[in-house]
Amino acid sequence: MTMAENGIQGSSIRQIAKRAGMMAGSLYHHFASKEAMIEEIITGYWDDLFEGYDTAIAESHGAVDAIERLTTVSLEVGLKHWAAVQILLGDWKYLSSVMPTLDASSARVERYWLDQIERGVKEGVVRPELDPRMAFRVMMGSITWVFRWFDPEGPRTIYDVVKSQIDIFRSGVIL
Amino acid sequence: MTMAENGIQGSSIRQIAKRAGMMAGSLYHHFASKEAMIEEIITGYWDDLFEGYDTAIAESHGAVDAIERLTTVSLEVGLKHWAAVQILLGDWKYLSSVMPTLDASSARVERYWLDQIERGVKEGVVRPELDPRMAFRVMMGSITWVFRWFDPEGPRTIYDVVKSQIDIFRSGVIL
DNA sequence: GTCTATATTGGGATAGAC
DNA sequence: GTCTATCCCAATATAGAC
Repeated sequence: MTMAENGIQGSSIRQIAKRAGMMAGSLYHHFASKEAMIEEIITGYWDDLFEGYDTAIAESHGAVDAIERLTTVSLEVGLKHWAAVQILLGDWKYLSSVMPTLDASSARVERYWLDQIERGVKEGVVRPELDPRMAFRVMMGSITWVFRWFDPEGPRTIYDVVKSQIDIFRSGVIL
Repeated sequence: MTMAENGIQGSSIRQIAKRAGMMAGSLYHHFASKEAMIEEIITGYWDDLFEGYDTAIAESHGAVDAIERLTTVSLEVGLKHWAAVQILLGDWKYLSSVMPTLDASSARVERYWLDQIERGVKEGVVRPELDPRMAFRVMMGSITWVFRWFDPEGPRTIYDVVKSQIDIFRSGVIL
């Protein structure tokens, strides 16, 4: 995907068509506009993510397990929809100006996480003195960051990454 | 800065000039090109950041204090160079294709952090079983993420944010 | 369903008057 | 040091042949 590598505004219809093995004009037989292409990519990602989150919560045993599963699903689905994530991270501001649904989607993500963090406080397995939103933001920040440094072709799998992250979320970095 | 809000490719010379209160042609009296404007913004940020990092390390008492200071400086300098950070986060891929120095700068950032993490292991204040790069990435991810959600006009200061983050880095989220 | 050709708009950048 | 005017090029999108 050239949009994942060069950004939305850095990818011309001609480039996109070339990658798809056709001329620019032909693309418009499949999509009404450049925006329509993006919308398909992005909504495919959200759909998979929320489905994965639902399953994660449903199958979880306790809040700690749920948080582990949310972490895993975030990375699994992000890996599967690599182009979507790259576009979302690079072009968030542009996208939110043309896709007003974006804010609702990110609020929905936050809701899943806050629910489990608060569940964890009730179960006595999450530190109750933490600001739940700050805890969410620290975890989500490090998850999102993965998509900047992780090499899908590299030797490490996302499950290695999940393991390290969860370990740090559990015990913190510093003694 | 329109480039901070709309991205580099989403900002035309005409828009930029309008914000600066002049016509497009006049901008070229001050800058040789659009790229030259960006370069000035970005290098100003790195210069301040590395100067802050040097002072942080020099004045630190122990590795934990050093890591706290690196966190603080990252947010302070990012707040001061808000536009630069927004551009770096949104247009990293584009920038690294036109500014080959970028990779060296981010490698240099990592070096500062790894040095303090390893120092912490030697001092017995950082968990020795952690992969230092993973620890760095978790912390850097959550720091970077701040620039996506933090509202500089809001009631919270970055020092509140630093406090929460350090607390989580110290003890982890989960009991 | 893909092509070529083209309409139209806006981009970065320059020249030269003031 | 800022303006207007303009060059040149690339962008999205459309029309119509095949």
